[in-house]
Amino acid sequence: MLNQYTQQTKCLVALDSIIFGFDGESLKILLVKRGIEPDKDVWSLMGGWLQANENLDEAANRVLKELTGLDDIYLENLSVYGDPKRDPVERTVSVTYFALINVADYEQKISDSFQASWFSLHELPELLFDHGTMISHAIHRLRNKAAFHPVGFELLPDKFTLPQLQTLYEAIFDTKFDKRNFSRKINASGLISKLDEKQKGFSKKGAFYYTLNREKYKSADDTHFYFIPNLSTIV
Amino acid sequence: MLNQYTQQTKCLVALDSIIFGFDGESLKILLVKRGIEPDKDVWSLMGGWLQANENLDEAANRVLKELTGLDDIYLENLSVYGDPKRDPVERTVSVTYFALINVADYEQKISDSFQASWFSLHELPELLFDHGTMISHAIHRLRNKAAFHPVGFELLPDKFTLPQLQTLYEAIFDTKFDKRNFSRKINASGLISKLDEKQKGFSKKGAFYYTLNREKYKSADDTHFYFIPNLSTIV
DNA sequence: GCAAAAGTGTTAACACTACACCCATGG
DNA sequence: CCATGGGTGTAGTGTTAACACTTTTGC
Repeated sequence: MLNQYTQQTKCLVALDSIIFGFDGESLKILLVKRGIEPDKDVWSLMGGWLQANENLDEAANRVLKELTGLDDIYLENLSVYGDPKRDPVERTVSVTYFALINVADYEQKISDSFQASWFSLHELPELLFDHGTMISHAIHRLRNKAAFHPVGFELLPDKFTLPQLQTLYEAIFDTKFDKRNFSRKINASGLISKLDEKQKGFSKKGAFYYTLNREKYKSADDTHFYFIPNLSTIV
Repeated sequence: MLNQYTQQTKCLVALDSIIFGFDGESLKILLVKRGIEPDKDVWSLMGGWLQANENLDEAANRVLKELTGLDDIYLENLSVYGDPKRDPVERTVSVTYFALINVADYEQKISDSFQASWFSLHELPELLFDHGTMISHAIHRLRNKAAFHPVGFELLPDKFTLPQLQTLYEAIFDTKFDKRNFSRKINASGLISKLDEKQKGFSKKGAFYYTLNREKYKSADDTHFYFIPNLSTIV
């Protein structure tokens, strides 16, 4: 009987994305000032509403495109939040996604068009609704993901140096690594190739650039690549 | 402006639980025959609708209680499915949970009251909507979870033998372990205590019963317990 | 020439794998 | 007494973690 359906309460469905970026030094999250009441001008995640004809992934991608101009980026379903009081206006179920981008590539685009700003993970402002919880979960998931899958490269430019890569992993896991062990491990994975070009202007000696082996990377989800700094930080 | 809210489409929100059980031999999933059209009598996950005053966890627990009589069991949010066509009657977003129970403890209750039945993972019937996909994801998640957290014990009775525990882990990961290595690893975790009582009636020699160290177990989420049979099966 | 960052090897501890025999008991 | 499943130890191998000095070059 269709009564089974029509008697039920319905909810709004929101998509909220936790957008991680790396600027070469620390890991950041992109937030926007909410444009509507209540809680206008409170910092919040990039979000929007699910529309009638789209699935969740499509909706998350569309919202991200609308709000940031970013397209074709790493976006992965994270979780769902459905406390009846989480949005005071009306019952809303929020589906979260996490996204990984390279800050440098997109900085202009974002700043020009929207009231958005990057926040270091250690200096987050007061956040809308349960967005703080969402971010905590996303950080946890990012660590978990980065420990087993080579997603870190999504956050870097096409050409990067080993010290940059190490700094990124140190930011993700909020720890320090031994550079000898780090480079040995990364090289052993076969995921990166050394170019014969050196980075200029940062250090005196200059670090060699590396680039990602795309083929190896594509299949890396199914191979044994893993990078576990310390299990206790991720499980 | 509240227009921002009221213009949006709303969805039904369903909860569907993938209930894993272990009968001492193999890993099973509890399914029910759908009671309403369309697709009446097709096997499906235990499911129900989100109600106005409850959050997702509460709803999942309530639905499980209503359909199986099971209470206070391991239940964890898994994922969310929102394809616009996934339910042909009306747009429904489904939030999935996975549950772990000991088959023996509850078998009677379930069979008596509901048209439910256990299916081995290798012999699943045709399933409603996208429930097959949900189950695949759940198996993956169970493996991932079991590799790092001692959740396996949720599936066993309070007293269990090492061979039972090993059989369970072999079922979860669909592989075989060396019993010497297995027992060494489990014992090293400090999670279980040997009783001086032996299992009767199954083997001639009889295997010692063990019991879970509850204190250690509670804190195990934050300690280094992990049990990785083979990374490729879980990542 | 010196300051600053890049790059590179070795060792010791630990963890994992593989492997085979004796034990206890019910029938 | 024998068949069945329960229980135990060791050696070899591979992986990880800890550790310090030399190289390059811009200033």
